[in-house]
Amino acid sequence: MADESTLAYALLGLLHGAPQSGYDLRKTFVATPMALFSDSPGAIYPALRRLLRRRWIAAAAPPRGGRRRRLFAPTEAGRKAFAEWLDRPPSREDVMRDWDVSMLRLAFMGAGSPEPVRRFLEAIQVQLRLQLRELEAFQAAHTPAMPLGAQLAFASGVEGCRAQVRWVEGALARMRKQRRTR
Amino acid sequence: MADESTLAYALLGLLHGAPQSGYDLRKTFVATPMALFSDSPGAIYPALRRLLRRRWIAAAAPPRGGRRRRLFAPTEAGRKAFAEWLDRPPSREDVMRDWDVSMLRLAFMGAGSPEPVRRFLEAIQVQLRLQLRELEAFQAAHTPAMPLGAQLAFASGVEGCRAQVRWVEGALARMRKQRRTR
DNA sequence: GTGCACATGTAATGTGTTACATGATTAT
DNA sequence: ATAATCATGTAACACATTACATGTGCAC
Repeated sequence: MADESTLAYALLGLLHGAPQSGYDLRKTFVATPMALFSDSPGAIYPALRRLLRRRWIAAAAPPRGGRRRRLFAPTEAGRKAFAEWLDRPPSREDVMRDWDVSMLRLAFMGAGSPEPVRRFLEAIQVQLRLQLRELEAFQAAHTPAMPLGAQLAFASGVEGCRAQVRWVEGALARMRKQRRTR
Repeated sequence: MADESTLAYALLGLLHGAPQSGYDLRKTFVATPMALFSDSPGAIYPALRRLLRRRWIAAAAPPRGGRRRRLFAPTEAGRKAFAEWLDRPPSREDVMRDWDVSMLRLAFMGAGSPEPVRRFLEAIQVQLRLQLRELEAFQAAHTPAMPLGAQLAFASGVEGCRAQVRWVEGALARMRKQRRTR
């Protein structure tokens, strides 16, 4: 079975909190400055329909009175699929190209126990360090000959990767500290 | 006239260096660790066809002997369109959602005079500072109540933005220094 | 002369974007 | 009553991904 889109997983994850309508979900995307998704109804409603077809979500009881609203809630199969999505070990590609998707997954992990979060962070750390090494090697070998703009642009990538490494180290340190004081 | 895709502009920019074939361009994407684009022929060849249809590129003289290769070079209209693409002031959206596209533009700017680069960096700096303020405000207001994973994920965004601010400050400082010593 | 890398393409598919359409409910 | 907002949806379109198809030149 083919994979669902990131948007669909994001919707599925948001529905874990409380039954919501497509309009509610759109508002969430607007209000959140993560800005990973747009609030286009032409994306959200079809994605909800796909989730319905897979039986990962189901219509919840519509509220009496007020406007017509279609509320959705995840099914058991939906909860399972979402948990499996969260549980996937982050690949090199995930960390390199889809950083914000990984951060989305991390954000959804918070509710449960801290162990999966720690494992996820450690896996990310491994990939980040490999990536940083490669970037630095490429930078040393090739950028000196490049024009200024290209040098700066590449440096931005390297600095970004370094910031991610620092962040993950801080995150892991914070988890260790929390564990000790608990 | 609708905008071309980022991939098409990237191809157009690469062709400014030397006439190349679709295969050459693909190889460039594989070799470069910027990894913004994939090397799928199903993306590159159609993009080249679109550029041809717009007369932004034209077939260059094929090399005598050897394999069949279709070389392309930018036309005058293509060079103009590319220069205009580079010249667009980076919007808030560009900086927030399409950082790597902005870095791609910056990389292509290197060849000319340093003035456009400086203007570009200063515009980015403005947007980044606004963005960082908003992120920090949101973080202070909303993250304390969030679960651990979400806190960490949001912190990653904030740290990333801070790293970009530091990078742009460093880049501008470097340009000022270069100007003084010149 | 057979296999392999080179080089160009096409087709099916899925998805997001933009823009438009349609009704219901609340506010004035 | 009328306008504005809420809420859901659809249609056209462009683009990327994946997989497949095709032929050429070179190496052995």
